[in-house]
This record gives sequence, C-alpha cells and structure tokens, in this order.
Amino acid sequence: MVEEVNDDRLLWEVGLPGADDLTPLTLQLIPAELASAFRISPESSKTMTDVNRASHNTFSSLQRWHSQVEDMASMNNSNFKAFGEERIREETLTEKDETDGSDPRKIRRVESGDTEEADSAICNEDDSSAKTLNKRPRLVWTPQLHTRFIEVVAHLGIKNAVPKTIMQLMNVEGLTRENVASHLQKYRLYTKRMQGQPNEGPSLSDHLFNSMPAPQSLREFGESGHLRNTNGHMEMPYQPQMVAMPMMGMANRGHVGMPIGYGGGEPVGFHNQYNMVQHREWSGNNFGYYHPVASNDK
DNA sequence: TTCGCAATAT
DNA sequence: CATATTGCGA
Repeated sequence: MVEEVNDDRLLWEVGLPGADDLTPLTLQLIPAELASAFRISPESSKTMTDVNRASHNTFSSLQRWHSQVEDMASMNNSNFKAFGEERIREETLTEKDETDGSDPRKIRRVESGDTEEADSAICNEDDSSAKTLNKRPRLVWTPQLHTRFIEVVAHLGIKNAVPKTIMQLMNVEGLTRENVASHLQKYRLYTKRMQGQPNEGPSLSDHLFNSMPAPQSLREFGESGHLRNTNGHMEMPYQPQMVAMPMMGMANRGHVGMPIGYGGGEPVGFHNQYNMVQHREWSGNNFGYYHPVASNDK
C-alpha cells in the first residue's frame, strides 16, 4: 500500500545515503509468488530509465524550490551567488568559509503557477487554503543535525551561542535563524530541566537531547568572540557543508527508539524515530558520527 | 536588529 | 509530538 502523506509532512533530511547504499529501485522487492499469493498487482518492474525519469522529476522539484528561495533572496541584496551549481548531491565537499557573511536569506515566496509536478510528492499541493504560498518544509532535527548544533553551541560559549551565530557556524544550507532559534529554545528548556532534576527518570520525551553526548562544555567562555584551540589556531573543524535536503514525506511513525534508560549524568540512549525508512545499512554516510572537536571552551 | 521566552499554531 | 510563528520586553 502507499502511505498517504499530507502536504506539510515534508521532512528534511541530511546526509542521505548515496546511491550505492540504497536498494536499487530497479529491484523487484516482492517475489513473484508472494506477490500473487497476496493478490498484489504485478507492478511492472522499473527499468533504469523509469527510475531516472522519476529521479529527475523529483530533482527538478527540489531545484524549483531552491531557485524560488534563491531568487527571492537576491531581491534583497546586491551580490548574487552563482547558484547554478547546486550541490544537492554528493558534491557536498564544498569547502566553504563561513566568514563571508553573505548569506542569502531564505524567504517564503508567492508562487504563480505551481507546475503539475510529478509523483514526487514534494508539493503535494491541494493548496486548498494554502493559497499560493509555498511553505518551507519543516526542518527535521536529525541526530546528525542536532549533533552539529551541539558541537557549535559547545564551541561558542553560552555567551556567543545565539541563533544567528549558531546558524552561521553550523553552515547547513537551508537552515534558517528561526530554525535554530526554535531549536535552541527547546534545547535550553531541556538542559534547564536536566539541571533541576539531574536524576529524574528518563523522560522518553526528550529523544533527541537525551541521546546525545553531553555538551559538557556549556560553560562560560568569555573571549572576544574568537575561537582558538590549544594551538591558538582558529578552527572550524565542522563538516564543510551539509545540505538540508527536503525529504519526501514518507511518514515513518512506527518505530520506537531504543531504551533510554537513564538516570546518571551522561545521556545515553540512542537513535530515535528520526532515522527514516528502516534501512539499517544507513551507516554508509559519514554524517552519523559524533565528531568530538577539541573544545576551546574552558 | 536580534535575542529570549512564553504562548500558540500547525 | 516536534516545529513554526508570533508578540513583547530587553
């Protein structure tokens, strides 16, 4: 069956597995006998071209979204950023320097003709009431994203960890200040609550936070805003640039997280429902790790 | 202008 | 539930 997904169910995912890590769509997932046994329509198997076509549709949808965002952004400033080279795919190796400060703002946009679109479920319009407003899909704070967030927050002291800065340092394409502000707010509530009752039972509610390494360095950190490690080097060892990519909303409720058992000082628990579609061979990407960075915080 | 926060909204 | 938005006083 196909799971229904309502429009704003679009999620964002980061570090999607590479093509090699995915089960080829050209593969027949259900054995013929089994299929017929359950009266499942024979569904012609996809050919490489089918897949490619679908892929293109999906992709162009994404680009459409991006360009909407981008040209809206350019309206706001003088310098254009050549964005012809979308690195939505694996070319995520872009080594970028965040000090450029020329971040085009991500703004919503009024759109005229919502092109038919393909099966991509991306703008499952039915913009009944949504008017012509294109809403940015809700950001999903995957463990990867959250980790980045934590890293950055840990490096800036509490003093400098403000939405704007955090957002810049995280250097995640598409991430807005609001996204960060919202998350930060929640994060603060969480940490506050944790200090109050450091011992409380594991509130299953705090999935994300509960499952991350403690940002144990949330302490003070004066310094004139410059980050230095022990060598006195300026550094920003974070992943060069992740791309927050809108993920088709294949609702993935269903699975629960692992035990969270906790009570001590260090959070343990782990992966929660954030890891979409049950493919375990998901580890293929490097975004999954917690990259302990020398903290210049002290 | 941005932050921080609570109250809402979706 | 997790996020987004909004309103307001710093």
